[in-house]
Amino acid sequence: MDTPKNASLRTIADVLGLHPSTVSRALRDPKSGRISAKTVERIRQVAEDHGYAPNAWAKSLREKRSMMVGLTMPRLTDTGLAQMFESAQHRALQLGYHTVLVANERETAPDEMLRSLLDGRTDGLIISTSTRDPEMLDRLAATGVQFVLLNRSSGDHPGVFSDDVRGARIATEHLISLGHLRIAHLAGPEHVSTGYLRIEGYRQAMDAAGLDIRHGWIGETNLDIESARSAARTMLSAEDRPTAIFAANDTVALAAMSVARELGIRVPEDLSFVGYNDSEFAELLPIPLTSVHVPIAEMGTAAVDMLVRKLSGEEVFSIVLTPKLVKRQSSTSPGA
Amino acid sequence: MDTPKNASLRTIADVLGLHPSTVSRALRDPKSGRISAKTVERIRQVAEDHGYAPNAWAKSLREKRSMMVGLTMPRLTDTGLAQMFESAQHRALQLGYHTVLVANERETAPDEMLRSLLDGRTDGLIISTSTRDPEMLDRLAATGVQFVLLNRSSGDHPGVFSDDVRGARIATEHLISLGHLRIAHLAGPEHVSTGYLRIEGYRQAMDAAGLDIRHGWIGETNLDIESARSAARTMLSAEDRPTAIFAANDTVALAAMSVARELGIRVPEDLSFVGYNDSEFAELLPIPLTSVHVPIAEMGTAAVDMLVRKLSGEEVFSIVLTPKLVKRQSSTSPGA
DNA sequence: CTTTGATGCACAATCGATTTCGCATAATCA
DNA sequence: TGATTATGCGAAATCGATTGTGCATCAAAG
Repeated sequence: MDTPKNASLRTIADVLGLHPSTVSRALRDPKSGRISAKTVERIRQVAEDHGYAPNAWAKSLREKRSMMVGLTMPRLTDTGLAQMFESAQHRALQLGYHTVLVANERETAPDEMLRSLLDGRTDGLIISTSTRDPEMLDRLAATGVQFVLLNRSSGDHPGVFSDDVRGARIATEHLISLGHLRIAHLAGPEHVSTGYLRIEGYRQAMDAAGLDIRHGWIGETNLDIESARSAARTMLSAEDRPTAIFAANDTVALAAMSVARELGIRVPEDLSFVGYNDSEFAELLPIPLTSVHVPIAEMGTAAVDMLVRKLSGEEVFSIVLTPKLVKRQSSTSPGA
Repeated sequence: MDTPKNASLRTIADVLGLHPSTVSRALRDPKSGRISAKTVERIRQVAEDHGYAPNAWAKSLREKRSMMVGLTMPRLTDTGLAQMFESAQHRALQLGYHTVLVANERETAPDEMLRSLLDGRTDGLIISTSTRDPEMLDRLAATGVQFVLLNRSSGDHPGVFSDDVRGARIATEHLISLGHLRIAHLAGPEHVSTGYLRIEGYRQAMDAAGLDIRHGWIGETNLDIESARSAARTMLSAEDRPTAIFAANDTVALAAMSVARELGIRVPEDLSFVGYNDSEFAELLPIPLTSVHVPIAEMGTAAVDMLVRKLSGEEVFSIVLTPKLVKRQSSTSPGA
């Protein structure tokens, strides 16, 4: 039974009475002519027998690059974010990079996630979490850490985003065009770009239509089920409850719909819904959910490409992708 | 502007006219008494000024361990698996380990995922993907690679699982106890333990009740939406269509429900459903989904603990957790 | 028959951090 | 005062892979 764990250049060199450097060259650049064909073949043979694989740490140390990228994400239980990671990870693998992922900001503060990735093990970072302290990114950039942002913008650090203002605007405009006058928004956290930018888009659309945004019509959630249900309950229990809700993502929409059902509010007859992300499950629901489609997979891929370009010294510029509304049955005219 | 990238032990040593080894000792073991208190303080100061952080690669090379674990998962778009990863990752971070994740077996073959993690960079693996070639795990073990399995069993390699046979049995028994006689199963891939073990549990329950399993009542899916819808369509279009379906997971159940709706089959009046995993969304659905609850977070945590114990040389034994049925409105008596 | 030039490989240094030895100087005791 | 023991730090080796330089040997050219 071989024990590949042990095979090093020296192991092989000793077996053949050669020098490690010779073995290295033979394996790395077989047809350079520097090593005779016979020797190359002998080395290749022994290497294979011993299940030789170069030690990644030594290689990283020597070459000053590890072919690993770090990724932070707020959570993975959101299908959209999971897809984003999957596509990023797949692209990275194609390019020879491994991904170190830190996720779940419920349990670990975003700044803590970042810090944990700063042990210099990775060549660069893809940051998809928000931070309470925007200057942290400036400091990071100043100290030479290579990173690109994903899905959430901050300052003018380069990254890949979708146009959240626009997405929120077309979602809201859709509800307006259906004849709704009382439209509320279940928003994400206000300190996160995906949160405040969608609020901004919602506001723009409402203002442009001359519609009132009453107190309590912007409910803040943490984009999880519990906070979404809580915010929805408050919003739907009020006197002047809305006839339509634009939710910051599909999970929030689903959670709010469940609250509506409990309160005896019919969807979509009494209450229309528009979600965000166009999750896989949106079209499977008994009342298929109208949602804003975002090219999630493209974003993950593009972020990796951008980071790799940046690592090679290229100057990179932010990419902003355009969201698109997908109409389904959860949104109709009020009272229909 | 500091450039932490550059600070090494030698940098600091040179500044102070000391030897790198002295600096190392001072920072690593300040109060050993080997270095004078004054010197320690001077070193600490300079280290901080330069933003010194030990080079992780060098450390790994020297200590022959990287404090990184590798993880393979079939996909993350399944909320249950995402939760499993999140809990594992969080536990790993607590113990000082980073996680290198490779996911998405749609794009990358499981064996390929594994291979990509075998560059010796990680101290051990948590394997949650299946493999077409069970002997691969034997070979892995033989070559000294440390790993534990998660969620999917294979041979008698240690791991953390839930009792899939039992879970499938109680799900099926539930439907039987409601009076269903024609019960079908939308299964996962047959070469995967979660696939065939649940089929086994389904069979056991049906046999014990003396119920017939007709041809076409075990539909194979890849646990994704597309294949689930396709299998459901076949199953529900047949003459002797079932009055109840036990699905291999909640997403499959949801997909099948959408097909039922399209075919004009009412849920639960004409068709009862039981899912698996008790996903977050199960209770939010307009017709809340009966599902088999699995302690997913515990599994992720336990797998990390097990791997770490194994890395420290301890002998470890498989853990099998018990699933539990959560009854909701998607399952009722036939014709009710 | 000597010189030039390939050809084929060995040597040694490097990437940083760690650790085992061991050597100074100063303090303590006989 | 000479021997002993702390005390404080330097030297060097090690973990593997890589790469610039240098030294042989043998063949071709003059």
